[in-house]
Order: sequence, then C-alpha cells, then structure tokens
Amino acid sequence: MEIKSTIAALAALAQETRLAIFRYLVVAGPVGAPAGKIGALFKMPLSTLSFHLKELKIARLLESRRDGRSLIYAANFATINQLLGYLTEHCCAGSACAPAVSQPSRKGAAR
Amino acid sequence: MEIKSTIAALAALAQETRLAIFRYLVVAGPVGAPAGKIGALFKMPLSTLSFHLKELKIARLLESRRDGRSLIYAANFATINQLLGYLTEHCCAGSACAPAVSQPSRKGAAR
DNA sequence: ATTATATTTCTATATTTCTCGAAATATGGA
DNA sequence: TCCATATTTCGAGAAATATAGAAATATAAT
Repeated sequence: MEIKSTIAALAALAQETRLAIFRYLVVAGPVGAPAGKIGALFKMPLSTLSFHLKELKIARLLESRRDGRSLIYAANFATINQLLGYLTEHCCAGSACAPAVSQPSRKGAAR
Repeated sequence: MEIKSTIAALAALAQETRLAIFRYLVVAGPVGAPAGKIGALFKMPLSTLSFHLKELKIARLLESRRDGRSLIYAANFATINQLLGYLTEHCCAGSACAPAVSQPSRKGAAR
C-alpha cells in the first residue's frame, strides 16, 4: 500500500463514528448492511451517515452494492489488510515491533 | 487499547508530515533524533515541526527526553503495537483478516 | 551577566472536516 | 403515471487542524 492510500485509510478510521461503523461492518462480514440499518443503529441524520459512508468508501475501506432501493455496504478486508501490512512493515519493523514493552494482555492473546 | 487512544493514534498518523516523521523515528530506533535534525530533514518552520511533534507525543506515539539544549524524540513502540493490536482484534478478526486478497509480498515476509 | 543555540508557545490565518436541513436521485409498487 | 421508500448530493455554518512568524523558555558557553 502506498503512502497516499495509507493516509486516506488512517484518516477515514480516525473518527469515532466511522470507526464504529467500520467495526460494525467488519462483524457483519461480506453480507454487509443497508445504509438505513446502519443509520438506525448509530442514530444520526442520514445525510451525516452518508457523508461518513462516503469517506470510508473513498478510502476503499467499504464497498457498496445496490439491492432494490437499498445500498448495501460491506467492509473491504483487502484494504484493512493492506493498511495493517503497511504499518507493520514501515512503522514497526527495522527496530522490531515485538511486544517490546508492557501490553496488558487482556484476552487470551489469540494467534 | 481503548477507543479514544486508538482514534488519537490513527489521527496522529493520518497526516503526511507526521507519518514521515514517525517512520523516520521508527528507523532511528530508541536512540531517536533531536528536533533540529528532524527539522533539517523535513524542511519546514520549526514551529510547524514542533506542532506535529506535539501531536505525535499527545497520541503517545513519540517520547522525548532532553539532552543539553536538544530535545530528543523517539518512537514509542508500545503504542504502535497497541494500535496494531486494536486493528487486528476489532477490524479484522471475526470475519478473518488473513491475506484474503492480493498483498504483493514485496519483502521476505519476515516473522 | 551576556550571548548564542535549541526548541516551544503564542497568535493569527488558512484550510479541512463535520454536521445537518432541504432538495435531488433512484428504485419499486399501485 | 403517481406515490412511497431509500439514500445521496447540495449548501452553509460550526468546529477542528495545519501553517508559520514573532516572542518566550531552557540550557550552555564565554
């Protein structure tokens, strides 16, 4: 992933509403969810929701397809993967990004 | 990593200058580099540089220590680790974030 | 003490992002 | 065709961020 798209993805996720929407759609999986359903969940004007969906889509973190009158949004896992790849490669490696320091270990440290 | 600090870290990195500075300091490692040296590399007014260093520091992505009249900045690897952890846990898992798609594999894919 | 170096803070301005009502577009059904 | 539903685009104001010159702070050297 190049720097421009990295910045775009970071900026898209660096907003509470959008991060929440994205997380929701990650859980929803490839099936996704229609804009209306998302709007009902995260209560806000539909124009505001639409703005955030657009931002996420521009950053290629979401994809959308039409189903009747509904637009179904779904997470684009390739992009989040690429972002993770970039961060791991450029912002960790070299100086080793292993659990160098603390890291509370809240869960079972899966994988 | 909780949501607030996640947003803070994402926002801090979602800016070309700051991402470049952070990448530079990741490579520099724990030794870090003085503000002046960074300013010489990324040509910009020192007040602008200072603003960005502060943003990165507030997001806990950088740490600083004084050495004589210089302030040495260094990457905080714990924070970038935690960010990666958050993204992996909340924005990938569930629906599997394995190399689902492309992923050019430029390097030797260490670790 | 005085002066020089290193860097930050202050202040103002420019730019971008966010929010949301109103109007527009797209699709499906009667 | 006309109406209802689903959602986006437009337009404008509010809030947050970015840029940078000038002044302030901190340390070191003379």
